[in-house]
Amino acid sequence: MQKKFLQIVLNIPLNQSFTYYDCDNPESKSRVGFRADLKFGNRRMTGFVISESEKLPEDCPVDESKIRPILRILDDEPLFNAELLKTAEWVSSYYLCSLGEAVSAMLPSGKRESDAGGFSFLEESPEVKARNLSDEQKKAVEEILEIKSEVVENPLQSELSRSNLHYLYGATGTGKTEVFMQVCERLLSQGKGVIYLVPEIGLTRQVIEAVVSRFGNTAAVLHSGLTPSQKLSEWRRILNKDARIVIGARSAVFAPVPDLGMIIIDEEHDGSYKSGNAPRYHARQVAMFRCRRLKIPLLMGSATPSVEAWNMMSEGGIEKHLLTQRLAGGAMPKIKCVNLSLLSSDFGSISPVLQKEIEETLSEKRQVILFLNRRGFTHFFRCNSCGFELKCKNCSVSLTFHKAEKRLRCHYCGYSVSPPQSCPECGSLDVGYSGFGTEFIENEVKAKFPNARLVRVDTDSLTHKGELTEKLEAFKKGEYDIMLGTQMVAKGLNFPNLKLVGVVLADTGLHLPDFRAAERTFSLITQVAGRAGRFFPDGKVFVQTYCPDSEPIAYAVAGKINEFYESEINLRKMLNFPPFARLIRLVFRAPSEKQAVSGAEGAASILHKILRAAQLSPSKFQEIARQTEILGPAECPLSKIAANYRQQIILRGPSVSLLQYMASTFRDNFKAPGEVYIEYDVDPVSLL
DNA sequence: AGCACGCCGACT
DNA sequence: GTCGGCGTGCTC
Repeated sequence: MQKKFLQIVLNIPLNQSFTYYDCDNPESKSRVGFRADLKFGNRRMTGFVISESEKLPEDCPVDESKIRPILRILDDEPLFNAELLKTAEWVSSYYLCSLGEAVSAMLPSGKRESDAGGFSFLEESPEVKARNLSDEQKKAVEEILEIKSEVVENPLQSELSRSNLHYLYGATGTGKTEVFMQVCERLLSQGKGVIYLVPEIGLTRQVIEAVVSRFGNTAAVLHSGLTPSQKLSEWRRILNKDARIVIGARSAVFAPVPDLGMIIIDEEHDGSYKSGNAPRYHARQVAMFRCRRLKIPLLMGSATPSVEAWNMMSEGGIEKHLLTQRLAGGAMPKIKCVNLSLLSSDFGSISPVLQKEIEETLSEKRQVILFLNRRGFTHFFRCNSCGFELKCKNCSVSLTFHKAEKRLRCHYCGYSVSPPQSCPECGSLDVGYSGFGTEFIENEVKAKFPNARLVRVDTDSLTHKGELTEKLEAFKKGEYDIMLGTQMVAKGLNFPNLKLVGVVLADTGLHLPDFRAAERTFSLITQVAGRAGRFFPDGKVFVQTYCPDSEPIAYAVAGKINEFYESEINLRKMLNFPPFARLIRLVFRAPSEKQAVSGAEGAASILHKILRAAQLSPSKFQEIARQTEILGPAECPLSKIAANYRQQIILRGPSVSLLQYMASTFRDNFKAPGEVYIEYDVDPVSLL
């Protein structure tokens, strides 16, 4: 029986591997790609085997006597292959995390397979409908696939000229999904597999059912509702080539699809493709890496591309495929802007003109969606004498009043207090609430339209799993007249009887101290607007705002898409923000403000030393180092979250690799004092 | 990241 | 005399 040494990485922030041995391997199978149960120090952990050898490796830093055995191998078959390991190595170096953290983020965590989550209940063969594509849809399919074969057959040419990046750009209702589906079918018939990414919120029952009814058991769905064991069994189906089309949210970009032919990213602009915790990867960036290595195309699509993608399209780095025809006929719905600053405030939050429109729509037995973007837009406590606002004692955000429980609650940490009768600051009794959340509007809507059947859809009103789907389904069937909700009603849902969409306040988020605020506002209004009248040419959209002249709102309302991007790109260029500069954000959080500040200041001085050295050294970095800056330290816009004070430093420069070099040498040479925790965010999507 | 070890203040 | 604070250091 041969004893084997295994190099194992772990889900800890230490970028090194650990050596263990295995002497329980009768057939002497390779263990690379397997997970192992083991003792690390005195805790039990799962390790990932990245290589193995007969003898103790020369460079092993410890004596053989200290090498411990693994407790057992967890898998019957390897869970990751060389390609996935390469991807993990890339994630670890690009996003500044350990290899173990990267591998751990990629793999399902389930120990035993369980097939309950799969689609074994759907045994019918996939429905095969004749689907007629419009000419431009056909053209898009052909162009995307044609270039694909060029890449495979003529790698030289692909290196020299053709990009492997494609963008399907077209307004809502122009049939992007059908193009994606056809592309999938064609690749499937060539024996290739496909990864199809959708935003988490878009992974609704309808989308899943559409894919499953089309591809049957050749589809694997990875969504947040699956248990770890169910994810593991979907992962196995993918590895075994039982499933060839993988549809899922962000982490599905790592799916180990053999003979992968393409990655598709639907709603490319969506912020949920960026991970919010370490490793803070962006699925689009990971997809680009995988596609480049495998020499396969990456296909993205949206009605409102990210500014980065738009810029690459206009510079030719991404091939654009345009869809212009609304398939159900008719033009984009008319968008009407309601300038709230010209109206008195005694009408509440629904202006008379919108109210009249709702009444009309209801009398026609048609449906209404009222959309509310909640952030910074809630029902908060305010003193009318001194302007004092009640904020969370743990987080720096205003508390939101929840009528049902009669308490003020923090949106970030859940802290709650009962509302004071007088101002805690000046004692004035003239206190009240301003702003309005969904709950508040719900009452207003009930009062104004007592006979309408109203359904509210937001995270607070959803109590059990599947309730969102139930409510949307009920609305679709016509069991409700008005749907009132946040983000989740804004995306990818088709309601045949919908006529009117009201954006209650478009300004929300517009004034956030984040350079993407305009982009998000524009995208949101445009996306919401695209929903109305998708099937009916008489759809209407009302956008209420205090800032009708601000660029994102004015351009979105006027449907001036090109103009918006042009102006936004100019602005980014002037302010030196992405895509014209790259960013890494370092957040220092600590339970005391002093610690956070001193941690960030200490870090800044070391970072300045590193940058100075790069600027002086005669390396290829010298020139770009001179264009690189260290912004801050400064308080984060959300200066306190969950009882932690937050300071940030932003590294900005033309080359992300210099920024990564700075951040990683900093990390190697700086021990954060005491309770200071440092977050590293490469290509941050939000700076709040 | 955890978790131990380890060396100095206020409590039975 | 002990309980316990969190600084430092290690984990194959």
